[in-house]
Amino acid sequence: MRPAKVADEAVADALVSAFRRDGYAGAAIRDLCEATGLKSASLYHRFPRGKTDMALAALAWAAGGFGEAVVSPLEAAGDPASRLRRSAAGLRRYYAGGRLACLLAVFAASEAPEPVRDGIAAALARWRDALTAVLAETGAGAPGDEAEDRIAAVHGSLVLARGTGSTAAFRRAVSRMEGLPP
Amino acid sequence: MRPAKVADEAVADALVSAFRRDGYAGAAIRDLCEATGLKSASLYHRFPRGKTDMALAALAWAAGGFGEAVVSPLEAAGDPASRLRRSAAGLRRYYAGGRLACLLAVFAASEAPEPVRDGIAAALARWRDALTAVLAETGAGAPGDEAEDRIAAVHGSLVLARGTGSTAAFRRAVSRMEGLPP
DNA sequence: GTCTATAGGAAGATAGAC
DNA sequence: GTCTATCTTCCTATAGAC
Repeated sequence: MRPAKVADEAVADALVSAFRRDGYAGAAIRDLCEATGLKSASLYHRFPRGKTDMALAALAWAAGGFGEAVVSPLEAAGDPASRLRRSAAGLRRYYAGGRLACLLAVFAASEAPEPVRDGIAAALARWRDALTAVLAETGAGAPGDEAEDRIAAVHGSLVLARGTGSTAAFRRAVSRMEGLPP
Repeated sequence: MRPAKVADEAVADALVSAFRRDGYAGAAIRDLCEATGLKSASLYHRFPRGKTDMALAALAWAAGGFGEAVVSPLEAAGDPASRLRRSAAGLRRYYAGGRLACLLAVFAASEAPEPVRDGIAAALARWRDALTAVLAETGAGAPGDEAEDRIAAVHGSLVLARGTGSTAAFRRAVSRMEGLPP
């Protein structure tokens, strides 16, 4: 096998950046070529089913990084408070303090093909389930609802950040994310 | 002036639906023609600067409907509790109980041209300011933050609804929206 | 595995008749 | 104000050499 000019991880990173900035339909193959440093024929060699495959690869890579930064700390050993704290730190890091949009939300917002939409639901479910389990350990009532509400607060704050330019709401949402339920 | 085949309001409504479903880049002129019932030359007659103008018209129409349903009740006379209640009712109606995505969020998520993005910030600011004023009347501390957080909760719940298909989080976010601050 | 070159079609936008 | 017809550009995807 001939060595790849660009490592798979670097390609995936570049695809995530491009799709996050322009959306699925807004990102043209030409843009993905510029982002990855590969010509279109090379991209199609790696992703034979075309743009949908490129979006799926980006989604998988983004979900993997998110899982490592945010979900894994929730699933790790330790007391609930410190697991929430480590997960919140992962959130700040992953979204660069609110300056980065969520690829899931961008794809969910519109126009992504069916297989991509399926991946979104799975990634959200994994986060919600892990957070629900931690909140249940704290003895919170309706931990599933509380988990969904905290996740919604984070996503909503990212919408505001993109709409208004201010990341203050994101910082508050993450702070609330690491607190124990009342 | 020759009578229009399709009323301006009907055209605006159709544009909102199409853009909300497919996003800015995902909605082709062809799709907008099917949605409005007009041929492309007729659309360009009404919107001489092309697709960007069509998106701006959709945004203005959506913001107008949102202002009437959600923001005006906040700015009306009456005690804070009933203004919040009427605004929350407008939210449920406007987003069809969480089943409809927010055009602002769809455009904000990605790929909308600069003039459209400016309109988004203005619409969000109007909502936030009106909500802040009502919350300040209730004597809440940091009413501006509280307003932003409530708005973020609604938008986040709409992201979840689109990603997971469940509108439960939206219903909770709106219920919290109409409550007085603690 | 990556490239140049290009097919084939859909995209945004316009001309000019009615 | 709306239409048919069309222009040009851009897009996704592929063929085939290296």
